Amino acid sequence: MHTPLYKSVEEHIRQQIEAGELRAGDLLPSEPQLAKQLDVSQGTVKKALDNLVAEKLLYRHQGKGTYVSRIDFNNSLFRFFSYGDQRGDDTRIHKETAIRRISRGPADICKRLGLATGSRLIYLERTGFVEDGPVLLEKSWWDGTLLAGLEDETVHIPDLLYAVIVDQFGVPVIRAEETLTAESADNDTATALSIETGAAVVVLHRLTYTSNNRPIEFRVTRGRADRFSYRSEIR
Amino acid sequence: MHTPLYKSVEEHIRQQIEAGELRAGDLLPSEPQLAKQLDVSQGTVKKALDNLVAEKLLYRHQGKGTYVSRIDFNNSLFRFFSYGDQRGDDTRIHKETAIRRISRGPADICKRLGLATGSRLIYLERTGFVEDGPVLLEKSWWDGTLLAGLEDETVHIPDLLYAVIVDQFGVPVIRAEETLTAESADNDTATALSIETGAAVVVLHRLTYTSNNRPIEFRVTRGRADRFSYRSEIR
DNA sequence: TCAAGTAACTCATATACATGAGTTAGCTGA
DNA sequence: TCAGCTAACTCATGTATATGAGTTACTTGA
Repeated sequence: MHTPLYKSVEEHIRQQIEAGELRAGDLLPSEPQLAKQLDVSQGTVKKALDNLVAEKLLYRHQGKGTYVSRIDFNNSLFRFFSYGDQRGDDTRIHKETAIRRISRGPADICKRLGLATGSRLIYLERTGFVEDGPVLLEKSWWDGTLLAGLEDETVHIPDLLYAVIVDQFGVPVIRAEETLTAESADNDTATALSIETGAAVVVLHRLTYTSNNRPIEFRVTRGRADRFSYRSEIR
Repeated sequence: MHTPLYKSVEEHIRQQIEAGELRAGDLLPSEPQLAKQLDVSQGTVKKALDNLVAEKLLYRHQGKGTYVSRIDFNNSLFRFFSYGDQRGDDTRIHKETAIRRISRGPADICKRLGLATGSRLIYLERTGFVEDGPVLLEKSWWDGTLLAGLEDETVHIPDLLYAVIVDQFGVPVIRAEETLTAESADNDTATALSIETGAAVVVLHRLTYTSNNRPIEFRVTRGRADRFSYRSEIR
């Protein structure tokens, strides 16, 4: 048994999701059904599903079934943006869209998105607020071909933009890569976040992918360092 | 079956580790032996061990057995400290100890360590270098009662300090909590890291625990932001 | 002496089965 | 009508058993 059976089962399901045959929220066949389809035992199916659930690609409800996860941006490195206390409680960040327009993409952005320089992009700039003031400045560039119409002023943009992408544009959001750094605020950033020019800001780069490993968004978020803390445990 | 059997098995092993009956590197009894001891089936033992392995509390070698993990500081939020390229390759950071002395602890430090203000602490200050210059400034305060002698100049301090704590002082290092933020460099920090005063630095707070949930170290590490990047994937 | 083989041990994979617990749809009867 | 039961389905837990693959120590024989 060179590669274990359960790995093949994992791969089979992973591919169905990657290819879009299974979409976020979909119900998978039951364990016995899958076992029959793939001609393996239920135990093997269970082990494969266990692994995918551990990966958060799937989730289960006893008595109901196994579902494909929606991508969970609560896992963002920014999930521990906090204000006042240092706890990672669900701080509600309200976002307002400041700029929304078509942009002939700058070379570096297009390159990250795997597009030719000068491709049609949609540029969004949004500011994030907690009760007492601005804490986030978010600049994002979207693939204009895939999301034609997103620049339309009548399309409502909610706090969680990805819901629109998936539900209204039918573009599945599969995964994202993030990189976190810090830098000193330039003038524009400082003004937007009402801090001193040169004050420390936390910078998050995010590249978001749809099916087939295709990037759809590059985003740079800058946040007030004095409102940010990321917690983790080592064992 | 109110609480599942395998949970009890997990808890049993977890407690043995917490209590120090099982120590880092120790070999656990084999699955059949554990099954017999605890009067459950081997499958149940396996499931419990699977979970603890997934938690990285244990690790396994097929053909050899199951062992208790050493705490892995490669999981530190600082694991992606990089220089030159942006990849998280194993950048070797060499550390030099600049200051080492007994300190009557400041109130805030003692509080974090759960000690009375003014308790006897050991203070260490170390600088981290990669080939071409300083990138890290690390200040740490240790419980002076538990680690008496650590201030002794003849005790060699290697790059990974925790090895000394465990091997020479016999104090097990169980886990650590980390918090990441950013701030502007003050004069001392800037000098130590050869950057401009006011430049952005990444700040890591770490609280390290031994058995029985007792803190033994509080550490503040400041790093050059232009050398730092933390990567993560969302799915 | 020492290379090769083997026995006995580890965990890993895979199956089959029984039972329990959570969910849902539909029936049944006052 | 509709409250309550039941049947049929989900996944969860637990056991038993067989076989494979990696490791180690010991025996065996040239």
